[in-house]
Amino acid sequence: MENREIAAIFSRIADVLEIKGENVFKVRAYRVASQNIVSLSRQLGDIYKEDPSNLDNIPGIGKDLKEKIIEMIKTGELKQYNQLMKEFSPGFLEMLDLSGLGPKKVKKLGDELGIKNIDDLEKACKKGKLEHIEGMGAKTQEKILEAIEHFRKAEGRMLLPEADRLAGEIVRYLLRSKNFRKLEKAGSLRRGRETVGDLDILAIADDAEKAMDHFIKFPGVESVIAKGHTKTSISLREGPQVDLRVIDASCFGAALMYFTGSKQHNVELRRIAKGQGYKVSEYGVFAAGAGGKEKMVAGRTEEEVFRKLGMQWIPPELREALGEIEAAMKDALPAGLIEMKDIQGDLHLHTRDTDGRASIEETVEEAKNRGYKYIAITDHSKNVRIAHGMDEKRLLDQVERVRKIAQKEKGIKILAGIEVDILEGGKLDLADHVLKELDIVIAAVHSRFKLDKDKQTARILKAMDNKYVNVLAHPSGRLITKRTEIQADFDRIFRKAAEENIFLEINTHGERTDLNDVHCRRAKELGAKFVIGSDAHRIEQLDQIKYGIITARRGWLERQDVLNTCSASELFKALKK
DNA sequence: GCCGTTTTCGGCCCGACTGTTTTCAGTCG
Repeated sequence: MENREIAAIFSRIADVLEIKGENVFKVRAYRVASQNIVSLSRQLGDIYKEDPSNLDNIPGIGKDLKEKIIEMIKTGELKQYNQLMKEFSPGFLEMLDLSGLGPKKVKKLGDELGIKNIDDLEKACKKGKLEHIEGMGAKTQEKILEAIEHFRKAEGRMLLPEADRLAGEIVRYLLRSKNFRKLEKAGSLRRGRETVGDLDILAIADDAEKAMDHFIKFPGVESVIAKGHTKTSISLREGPQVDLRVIDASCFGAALMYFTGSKQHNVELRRIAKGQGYKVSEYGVFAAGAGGKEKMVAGRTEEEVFRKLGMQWIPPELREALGEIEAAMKDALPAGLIEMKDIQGDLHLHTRDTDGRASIEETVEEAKNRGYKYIAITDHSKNVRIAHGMDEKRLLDQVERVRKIAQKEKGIKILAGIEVDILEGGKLDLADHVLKELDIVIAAVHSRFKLDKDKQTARILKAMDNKYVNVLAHPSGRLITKRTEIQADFDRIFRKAAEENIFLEINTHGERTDLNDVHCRRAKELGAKFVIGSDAHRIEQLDQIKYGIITARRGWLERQDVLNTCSASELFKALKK
């Protein structure tokens, strides 16, 4: 059994125990174990095979959970889990994913109204049945309906990092067969959309049939939907459908374009090609030849196809039919679209001084390993109590420690900073005389997400008036599947950012991706500049910054639009206000 | 169910907000 499956089972058990009213710390133990397993760099099965006692070194795994892991490795299932799933169906547990619904309410809805899944719940809300239940009312009903609507938008789609990881696993698995000569991930994953439905993988293979045989044996396959020579579809226990297409090398580029999409981009491209006398399909670009016979004129590579159509190669992240085709025809695509190698440092990092895991020293070490020229330590301020946020005194103490470490470090600059809370009225959570001592001040909203548009806008604009603020972090406040963005006049905020020399953050932590691609493009139009921050709470999360690059590219941002592509000396200049 | 300069039992993050109540349970971060 793969780590992700074991982690998913522990997570489900946590859900069920919570509904059953089990000890909250026991529930937490399952969740922590699940998370830690997901972030392991090695498979549990391999660790076990090497030496079972090494499982003891995994944080959050004790005697009991270790036994359960071993049971899953040996038998491929867990009796306790099978037992629990007789009582609670996946559809019932899915209700926990609705914002505002927790274990207590879900249990009550099941017990009192016989609700079994989200569809039942929606019907009950519409009939007003929840109003008669103690502890619920008309407002609750309304909120639940909203939550269902929001949930449905994201339903059935994975978050990009999850899809990226899963596709990577599949590709690595496929490469174990010597049959494949080339493998490419296509679809919305290749375009870097923030959520991904199905996975599309394109291949060149010596023996298509053997390639497909290997594919359907991927660990984690639930069922084989279709299996042929050119296309095979499987569905995974984790949910998504995966299509593998074996393509002839002569038209690989055309196929890659077709299966990368977007659909609308393809439609537009084909329309333009037709006007030029060509026909474009996944099998190539065709021109009418002698005797009415079609002649293939391009298809081996994407570059070849685009060139034939008289345009620049369009980076996949831009292929959304949002003006990229016209630009490519005029040779006017962004020339310096940002790339991972442009990133010189990370300016949003947490340590164990608040809610991070790593020490300052460990964070510095990781940054050096990544070749960064600078980083900023930016923990939480006191208003974020859950994160053990710092008051003025603790912050100054941290600054002192950061300065000491910075003195010893050659080759990397370490900035002392803060992620300071924007309070409800727009004031900052820490006094100016302390902010003045810092190299970088990141301001962010962490509460009162539901203020009305005028109040929310005024709140943020007021915070941006503070002359020490350098960065507005996760400006829209949204979480992809869990929370809609705040109501605010973003154009005014973006303009203000441009005026006041405040950098807008593309935060890549967890479900944020905030700003998103659309906001980025708009903010750039309005003259704003950006910074990409991982908001890492543990050192592995520094890697998440790569998804911010993708978002920035989707927002048409170039190297010079993003602060943390510049040298250390330019950085200090840019932060001086 | 995990963990241990608080060490094998007893603590484990805990205050704000919301909608429901009439003093609080549930949810969130």
